[in-house]
Amino acid sequence: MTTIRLTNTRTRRKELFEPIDPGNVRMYVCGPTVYDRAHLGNARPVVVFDVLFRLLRHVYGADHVTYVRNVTDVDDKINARAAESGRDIRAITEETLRWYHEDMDALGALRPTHEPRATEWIGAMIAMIGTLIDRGHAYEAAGHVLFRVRSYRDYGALSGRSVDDMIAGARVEVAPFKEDPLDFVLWKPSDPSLPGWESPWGRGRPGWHIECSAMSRALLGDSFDIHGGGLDLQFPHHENEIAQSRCAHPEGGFARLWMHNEMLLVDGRKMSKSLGNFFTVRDLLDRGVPGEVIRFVLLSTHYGRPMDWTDAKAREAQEILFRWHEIARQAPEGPPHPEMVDLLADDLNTAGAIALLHRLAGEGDGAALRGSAALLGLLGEEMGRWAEPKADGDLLARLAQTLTQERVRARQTRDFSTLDRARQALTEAGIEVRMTADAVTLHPGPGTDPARLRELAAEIAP
RNA sequence: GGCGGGUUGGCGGAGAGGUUACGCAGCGGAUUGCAAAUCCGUGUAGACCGGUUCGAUUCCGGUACCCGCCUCCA
Repeated sequence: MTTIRLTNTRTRRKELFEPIDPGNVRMYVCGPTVYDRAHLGNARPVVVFDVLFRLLRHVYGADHVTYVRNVTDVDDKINARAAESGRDIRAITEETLRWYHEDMDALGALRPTHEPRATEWIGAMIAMIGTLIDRGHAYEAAGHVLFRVRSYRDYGALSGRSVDDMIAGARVEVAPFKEDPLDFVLWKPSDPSLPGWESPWGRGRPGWHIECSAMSRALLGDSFDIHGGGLDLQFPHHENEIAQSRCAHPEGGFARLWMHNEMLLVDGRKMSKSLGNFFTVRDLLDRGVPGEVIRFVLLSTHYGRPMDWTDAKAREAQEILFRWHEIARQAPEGPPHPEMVDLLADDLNTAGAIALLHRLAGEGDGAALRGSAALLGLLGEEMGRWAEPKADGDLLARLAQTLTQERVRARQTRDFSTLDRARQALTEAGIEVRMTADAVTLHPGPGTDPARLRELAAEIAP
């Protein structure tokens, strides 16, 4: 059995991964709030944890891994979007979730086992909030229910902060009804214009953090193996989840291993609308950057390091993938190379894994290349459609033959002008012209222009 | 202010206390009518200052600079 080692954010150490139940390895990853298109930063955890999902399935068996990723479809950003657009909330969340699926599918991410929507688990949240009140960890004030942070001794353990430190540097707006500035909302009242559910505390809606505690418990139990998300969620979101879950169900351990991916930068800076470097996954796809290329770039840096997106990286990735597809296409998919599994099992060393793919490609081992790349979600048939030759094979064969003959003639007459003109034109149409000792062969590149090629064929080899 | 992370060759980017990462680009060569492609060869890089060690880019401490979180955020 492969030994998997993963960095646990809580201990900041690489730890041996031992599932609670190898027959059902359980992972929870924080998913999207569905109010707008996913930006590139949203894509990083999706792709990173997709690789982990693939690895776990490979090691423990596809039927022995449960992956839950929530959909936050009740949130004040959504309400704001509805208010400003006049659209129905449900219409917004449905549409945004559909977009999310389209975009993440394009990146080759497998769908999680479960994608619970917050609005379908309000009952579980109300029940958990009730338990927290009963146990003295939460209180009702001014129509709100708040979590009493001071009641949980280990609050801050995940992110390495103490409650007193946080108070000292707190920039939180302190609502007058809070017992303590750090207390956070579990439930808040909704006026008639806002979505709301009946509860023991009146008509209202849940705070942001409680959904993850309630849904992870419902689908994975009081104790499960891995909880993941972006590093920015470490505090306060994950800290609050831990506090809620541990206090409501102290008999459980909640998540054993915490994993956080580092942030994504664009051209060395945080992606933001004001810097003008903000874009969505869909923007890139529409610009013609294949999803597979985006995925490759995201995996070329270890998940624990900041990842800088640049167009230069995308171009380089596209050329590499194109070459790999040429090799992989001619081979059946083999099993992954053992080193590939070991590399990923070592805290998801995706950069090292890509280096191995370079080696396999260099050796011309198409079967191992395909099988190994599959663990990274690369070189799949669907994913690689963009790299399929766009040129008509018969047409190319005819052109190649004509050029071969022309070359024989040119060598005799020492007049290469016709041949060179044809080569020039083909190169401009995105065809690579290779002249070996006795033949001319043509290889369509990623930028092949099929229409232009047909014109040239009519001219050169009618 | 509090907490955390980073600094590797022209660029990107890994692992490992002592032996080539790898990719891209560059350079030299083979090949070619010329190119392209391919093949071969080629780079002692590790912010700075100390310490531990026979030996550190790799461990420890400090300095500088950069970044993130602490507020919605993946």
